Amino acid sequence: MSPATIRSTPERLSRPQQVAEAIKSWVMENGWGPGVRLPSESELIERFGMSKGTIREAIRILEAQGLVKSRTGPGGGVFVHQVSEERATALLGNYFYFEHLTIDDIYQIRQALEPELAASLAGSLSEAQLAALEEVMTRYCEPARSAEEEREQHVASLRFHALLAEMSGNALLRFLIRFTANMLAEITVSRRLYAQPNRDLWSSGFDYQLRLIAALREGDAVAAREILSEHMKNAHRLMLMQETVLTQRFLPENEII
Amino acid sequence: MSPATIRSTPERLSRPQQVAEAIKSWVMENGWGPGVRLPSESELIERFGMSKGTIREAIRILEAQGLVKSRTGPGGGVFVHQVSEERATALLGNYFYFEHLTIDDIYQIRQALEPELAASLAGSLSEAQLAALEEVMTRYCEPARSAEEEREQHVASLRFHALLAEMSGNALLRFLIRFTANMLAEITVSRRLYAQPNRDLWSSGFDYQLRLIAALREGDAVAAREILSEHMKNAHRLMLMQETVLTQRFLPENEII
DNA sequence: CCCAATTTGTTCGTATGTATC
DNA sequence: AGATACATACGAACAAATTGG
Repeated sequence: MSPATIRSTPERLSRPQQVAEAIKSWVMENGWGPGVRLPSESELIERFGMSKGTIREAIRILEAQGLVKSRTGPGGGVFVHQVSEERATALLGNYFYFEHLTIDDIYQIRQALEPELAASLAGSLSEAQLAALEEVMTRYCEPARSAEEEREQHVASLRFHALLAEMSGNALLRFLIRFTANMLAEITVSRRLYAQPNRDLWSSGFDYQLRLIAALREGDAVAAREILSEHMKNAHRLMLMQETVLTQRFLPENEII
Repeated sequence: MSPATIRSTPERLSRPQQVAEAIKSWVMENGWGPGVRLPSESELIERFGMSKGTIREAIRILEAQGLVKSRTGPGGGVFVHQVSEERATALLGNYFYFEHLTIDDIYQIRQALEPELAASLAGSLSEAQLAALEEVMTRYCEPARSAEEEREQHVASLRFHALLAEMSGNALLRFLIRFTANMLAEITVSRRLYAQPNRDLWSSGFDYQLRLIAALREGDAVAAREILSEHMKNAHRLMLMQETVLTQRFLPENEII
């Protein structure tokens, strides 16, 4: 029984798409995982009774989705492949290329998720993990002396958040936190917001993260949530200020996307 | 050639992949949006100096990502296409096919996002929008008399959440709420949790949503957040109960994914 | 209703590249 | 180095779909 395979718009599929779907559901039904080798091109040609070109296009479709990978040579072929986080991020990023997210949009999500992450980790981190977080923090324990140093501290600060996300057992939460950080970075780069690094932003981050680690170590979920919530609010506010400053300086009339 | 030029993972791209990337960045640089027609196959063959098959595979790659759509006939061709939400959902779903989310994982996200959505909408909805929400609620204002009715009420209840998400101006929030609901539905279907519809779950939903609409109308963001937070906790709890019951009944020894 | 033009969709035969033994 | 097995690429032809006369 196909439970929810409804197509509102009949959308006749091309043959390569049909083949791709067939292979996909075939792999799922058999429960095949990464590394399993699919039949060779010539075998698929026989099995589906279609030409080489059609089969090859079908495999390209699966490859574009990150579901398979093909290798040439003896012992080569098409293999089931675990969709990488990079691929998933890129594919989802395509969707938002057309949706035009604002800084407010992204921070609304980060504001909800990051404190939740901190609260869920409180008391459940090993001393090794806490030490790893502290290690990253040493990269920006003292005020930056140059623009170069400031930039390095910024990167390290982002690594802190990425590392924290990595410690969550929730793959969805991990992905979303990294995705939102990624989208934010993309926007700041495209708008050149990084051109005006804000010393207050990264230096205040140090203080927040110091208190966060303490709360995590003590297992104080409420405090951890509150600290990260404040941190997000502050970062959001500072980023909007940068945006305003930049807009006033360079874009007095026109709007840039 | 010195053998020292080792490629750790330079990931040599196949020609169709190169062409796909070239077309993609070409479209972005020119700022072309949905509806713009790309050069025809034959033109692309000339331009890139490659065979028809290679060019077609490149277009399939873009099509699989939802970035273009092709039509046959005069006036046909390959057109830039806005990635649909359905496509984005499916592509991201592929990623989590390998990551094995639990009900807890998904509810951790819903628990964070749904209350945030409610709070952000409080006081900003038009009377027409509020009326639309109330209209959906009339579908399950009285207790279900049959399993069929109960199922319909369940669907209507999900529509309520989808409609609420649709009213957010934040495209990322909209997408995430619908995505998480979708993943949850997929899991419940694959585990047949729907086989045991829980009357308490959907009837209690009615009360929550009634109070939610009142809070939204009054512009009480704090109350709206709290109501949806409680609703999520309750739904999460009930769903875990169903899972436990089902596991005890049908899966005494083995684990099902 | 059919016909013609246009564009993508599909097939087949052949040749080339690449990794393994 | 050579043989083998596999994907990759090319070119010419034909089929199908859509539009307009």
